[in-house]
Amino acid sequence: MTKMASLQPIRGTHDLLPDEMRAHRHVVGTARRIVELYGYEEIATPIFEFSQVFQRTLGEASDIVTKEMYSFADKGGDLITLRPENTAGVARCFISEGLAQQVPVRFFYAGPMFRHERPQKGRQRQFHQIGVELIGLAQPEADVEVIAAGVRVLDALGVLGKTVLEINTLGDHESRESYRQALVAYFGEHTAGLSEDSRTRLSRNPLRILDSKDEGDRRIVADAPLFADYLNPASVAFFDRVTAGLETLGIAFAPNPRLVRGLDYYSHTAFEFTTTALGAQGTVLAGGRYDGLIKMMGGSDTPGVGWAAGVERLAMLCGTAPAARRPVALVPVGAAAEAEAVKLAERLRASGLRVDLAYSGNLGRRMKRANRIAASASILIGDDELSRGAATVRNMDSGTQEEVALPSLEEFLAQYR
RNA sequence: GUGGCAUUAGCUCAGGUGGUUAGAGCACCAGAUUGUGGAUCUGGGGGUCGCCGGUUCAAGUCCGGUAUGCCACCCCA
Repeated sequence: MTKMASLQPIRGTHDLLPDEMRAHRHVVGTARRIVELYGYEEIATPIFEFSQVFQRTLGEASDIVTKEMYSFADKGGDLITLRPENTAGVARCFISEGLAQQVPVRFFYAGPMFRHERPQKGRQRQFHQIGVELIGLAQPEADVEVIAAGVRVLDALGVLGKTVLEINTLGDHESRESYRQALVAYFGEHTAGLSEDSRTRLSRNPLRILDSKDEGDRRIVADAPLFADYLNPASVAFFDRVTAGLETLGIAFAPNPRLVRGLDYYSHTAFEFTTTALGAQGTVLAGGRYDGLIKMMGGSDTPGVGWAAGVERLAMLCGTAPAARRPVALVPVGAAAEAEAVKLAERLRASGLRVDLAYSGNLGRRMKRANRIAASASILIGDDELSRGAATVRNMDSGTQEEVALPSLEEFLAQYR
């Protein structure tokens, strides 16, 4: 590897410098604060798991498993995968930690995910997600709660108005299987007219064909069997209760019969908050119900519902990051004052102030620095002030300044905290 | 993984048909202003023109490859 090549970040990864990091913290912190009101507790699961955790749960034929996983053998020969999403990890955690005793559990998480995809705006190989999982409730009210929490998070971030909530039902396992068979039969008779992509989908995930953008596919899809005709009464009743619950809460939604999910573990409710403001990567928060997942992984038969949201996408939608907290600048003049300033800086920090102390430069340079870092006030200490046991405090917005006795500095500076 | 477009200073970008020491704005540094920042003016530092190779007397400019970004597809947060 050449020196230059090694200095590039790995494709699809990004450094988060302070401005962007603050934007991320705003998104994550806002979500954490909101979902806590619903009783969600934050947890963290490892960013890698045995590959089986993802292979078995996401579906052997899913795109994530077939081409997007970062997998490797570790030194012990175990097959390891960097998590491409976190629901499987949380489900594994639920089983490993014996949490079936405590249902229902409400979890919130935030952290990096990894998918080996071709990068684009809003799509990176290492990206960050926040998400919630509500495990152990089979009632449709749980779906409504989870969606409502998503709405509140988007609203608190000021982006709800830029999104549309699309919702659909995938039915229970029985409904889904009979519909799947009907689709395979129908599309099987029209393979000649299907796009190459859709012919592949026919064996892997025929529901995907419904969502195809190919014009020829769309003509065939227009006459395809409707999912509504294959939903059993229980599935219909479940979905009705979800939509009724949303209406009760005044949550606007757009039914989208063609909304499907790429991951095998979903059933019943599927939903996505989409936006047209981010180009092709329009999904900012999405999720659904995954009643079969935990049993499939070897746990007890435990239902679950949740969502995940992309931190980068939400941050982009939010626009500018919140400003950093403004510091006060300590500006000593002369050796005696510099020595005093080091001690004073510690004192002021102990009182909760953010304090910047430059270690070199004359008064003019230090004032320029204070200005550059957007200090709210500068505290000037020279021989004059020192002899009087005081400091000159300059308000950097108004330019006014006054002398303050050193012992009462904390009290005076409280307005800048 | 497929196709298209891009890559020149820290950032945003100029650089007809190849032709002497590659430019601008912003940012940065210094001075005007040696106890007072922001504005203005003056000056300054900073570029292996993504990388490798080819064509040519001569390549930032043309060709090939490669890396990365962006756009679309695929799929998803």
